[in-house]
Formats: sequence, C-alpha cells, structure tokens
Amino acid sequence: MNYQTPRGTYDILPEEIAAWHEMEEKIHTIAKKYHYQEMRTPYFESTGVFARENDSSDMVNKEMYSFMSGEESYTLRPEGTAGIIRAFDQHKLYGQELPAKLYYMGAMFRHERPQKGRQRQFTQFGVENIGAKQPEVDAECIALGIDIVKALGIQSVKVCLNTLGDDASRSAYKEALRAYFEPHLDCLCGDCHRRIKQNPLRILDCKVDHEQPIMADAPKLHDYLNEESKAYFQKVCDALDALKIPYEIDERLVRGLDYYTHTVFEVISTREDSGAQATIFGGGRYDHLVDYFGGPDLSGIGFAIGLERLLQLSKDDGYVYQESGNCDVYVIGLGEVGSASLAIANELRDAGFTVEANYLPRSLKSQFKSADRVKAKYIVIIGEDELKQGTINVKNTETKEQVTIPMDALVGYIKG
RNA sequence: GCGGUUGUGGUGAAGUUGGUUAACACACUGGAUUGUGGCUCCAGCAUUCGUGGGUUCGAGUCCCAUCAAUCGCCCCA
Repeated sequence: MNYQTPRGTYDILPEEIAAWHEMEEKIHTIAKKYHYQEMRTPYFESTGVFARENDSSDMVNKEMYSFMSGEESYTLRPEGTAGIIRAFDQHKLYGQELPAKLYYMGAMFRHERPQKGRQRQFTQFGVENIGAKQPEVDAECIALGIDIVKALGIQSVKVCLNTLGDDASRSAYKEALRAYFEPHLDCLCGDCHRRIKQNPLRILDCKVDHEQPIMADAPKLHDYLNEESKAYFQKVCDALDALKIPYEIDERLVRGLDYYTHTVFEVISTREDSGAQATIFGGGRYDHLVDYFGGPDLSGIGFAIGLERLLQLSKDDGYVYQESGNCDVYVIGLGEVGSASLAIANELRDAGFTVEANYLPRSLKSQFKSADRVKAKYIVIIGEDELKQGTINVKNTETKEQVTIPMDALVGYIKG
C-alpha cells in the first residue's frame, strides 16, 4: 500500500533537521536568558480545557480534533496556553514563587484548510508569565519574542499593539457596539450576525465588512476604556519605548481567542511574499484563565510563535542554517578490512569526531565520492597492506596532503 | 468550510488536433583507471504518466470521481 502524510501534515527529512535543531537551540537559549523554564503538557486534554463556556472563537468551534474515549471527550491541543494553565493549577504551582515563568515547544493541531504557512499539525513555541500583572512584564514578554525573531535574522517585522481594557471597560464597549450595529444588521455578513451576539469585538476584525461605511463611525474601543485600563496600557507603551522597540497601536486588533484582556499584540512580517503566514507571533494578557481552572485570581500573559513560519521567514530573510549530515572523518576500507575500519571509526568517535566508515564492497573511487558528499575534512584509508604493517593513510581534503602514519598515532594526528 | 490553479522517473521537466518504442538535463549506480575523489567518455536507470472509473479500434493527452499540492477567502501561529 502507498500511504502518504495526512493532509496538512509533513515529514521533516534529515536534510532539514539541522535547521530545526539550530532554531530550537536558539529559542531555548533565549527563553533561558529571560529565566523561563520549559514545561511539557500532554498533546491531548479533556475537551473542556479548550472549549470553555461562551467561547466564540473559530479555533474552538470548528477547528478542533476531538474524539471520544469511553465516556470522556478529548481534544488534540490546538494551542498551548490552556494546557499550561490547567497544569499550573493542577500542580498548585501558584504555591511557589510568582510570577511563574513557563515555556513550551511542541506540536499543535487544528483542522483548517492547509496553505503556505498553515498546517494541521504545526509547531509552536510559547511562553506564559503568570502572577505578575505589571506593564513591564507585558513589555518584557514582547521583547523576548522580538529577540527570537532577531536572532534568526528576521528583519522585516512590525509590532502591532492594542488593549482590550479590563472587564468593566470591555463590557461597556461591547454593549455600545451591539447598540450601534443592531440597526445595521443588513449591512453585515453572516459571520458578523453571530459575532454581534457572542463577541461583537470581532466584528471590527472582519475582513468582509471591512470596507462598509458603517465601520468608520463605529464606537472606538479606546473611548470606552476607564482610567485604570488607559493608564495600564500607557505604561506598557512606555516600557516598550524604554526598550526601544517600535510598535504601532492598532485599535482593530482583537485576536482570535476570547480569553484576552488588556494588552494584546501581534508581530507580523512585512515581507510582501509572506502571504498567509504574515503573523509570526501573537499573544496577550488573560485575567481569568487561572481562576477558570480552579486556581487563585491571578493574571497571566503569553504569546505563541509558529515555528514553521519562523523557520521559513528566517530563510527568506537570508539566514543560513548549518547543513545536515556532514562528517569530520570518512574511513575508506580496501579489501577485507571491515572490522579494522569499524575499530578505527569508533576510536575517532570516542575522541569526539563525527565519523562515517564505509563497509560496502565499493570501489575506491566511489568511496572517495561518498567522502566528498558528506564533506569530510579528513579521509582515512586502510587497506590490507597497511593492516599488516600497522600503518594508515590520512588525507586532508582541503590541502590534498596525504601522509602514512602508525595506526596508533591516528587520533593525535587528526586532533592536530 | 468556499473559490482558482496544478499533479509525467530521485529532481527539473518535453510530450504537437488522442495513434501505438514516454524526449532532454541533472542526480544516482557501474565501467574506462581491479589502491586515490570533485574533469572527461561509455553504459544502466519510468512495462508507465497521483489514484479509480468512463469514452474510444486506440488516452499521458478527452470526461467524471477521488486524493494531494499550491494560491486566495475565512481564521490563525
């Protein structure tokens, strides 16, 4: 039978894996610099962890991979935050020092129509800072993401920033939006008819009705922010200024998940060819997730980066990743010397080198070609004659210099 | 979930109004040189054109379905 990867999934082949390792390592390093610690949660959770009450997001309502196991419904995680907060509460991590600074890296699953920069199984790195509702934390969080983007050579980015305000501000604004749009229902698309009931904020984000004249005069969120919310947002902006991180305030930015409060942000690629993968990372503050899962009344903030997009955009911007599969030393064997080749290879491996040894009955010529392919720096040649004499030939592939030395001097010679 | 485009070997691809042996290039394998590579030359490498049906004397070429890729919408990372 011929099987292939399910729609929206993909294989990472050996030739690409070095780039992934390099990117992942850089991310781990930066997360550590900000003193975040990795946490790993299951790839599936009880469906209720993601499908919370009154959630109107597309992700929860039509993009989840859910399945029954016995009486319980489970769902492949479509995002990272919910699982982290569930675990934070389950293990009562709020009993330890706050804020908790956690990060995760791994696969997420959403049933969407795939296209460039959008898969059904994709990889996210994300951070969650829980228990410190301070504007500096919001700015630091964005700075961490920017560091990652910069470390991978991505230049053309833009930070979009907005605030949704606190509960009081937001519910006042939602009522104002409903009151404004109700008389104009016939001007809005079908999705927006649903949104006006569930989450009128999303109407502003609608691409279909974007051009409608009524949008221009819609109530402005920022007119409904109370002093406290305004002051908080101003301090976030000040903190970003202090970090010299440029940003644009986008009042229409509301994000796709319903749990956000106060600060929300999105970092997008400004490359024209980025298409559907324009958003590199996005996130925001959430005031009620920790208590939703049974913990205390703590606020958190976090973001998630799509690693497939990050990798692609970094390549597009000219970042060069290490090649996969190259060797330091290639051991060529001539005649019946297989076990001697193996012993030599392992001696070199013990000394820390990456070594390939040929055991195939191939011609000398083809073994040299093979050594070229793995870009070996040294080629070691052992034949039956050398075996008898206890010597070995070593060729430097850059200088083309070849020497014959005693076998026990090999490691020392290659170490230089 | 909706709409457009595409689908020939490991890769890039030719394939004429359907006509019967599926170009060419690169890569790969072997040889020329049975112990020294990256050049050259020679040879080999798709019983088959994403898959399944249909039309036809005859289909890679036409029709339908299906799967996949890709782009746009929606949404998001």
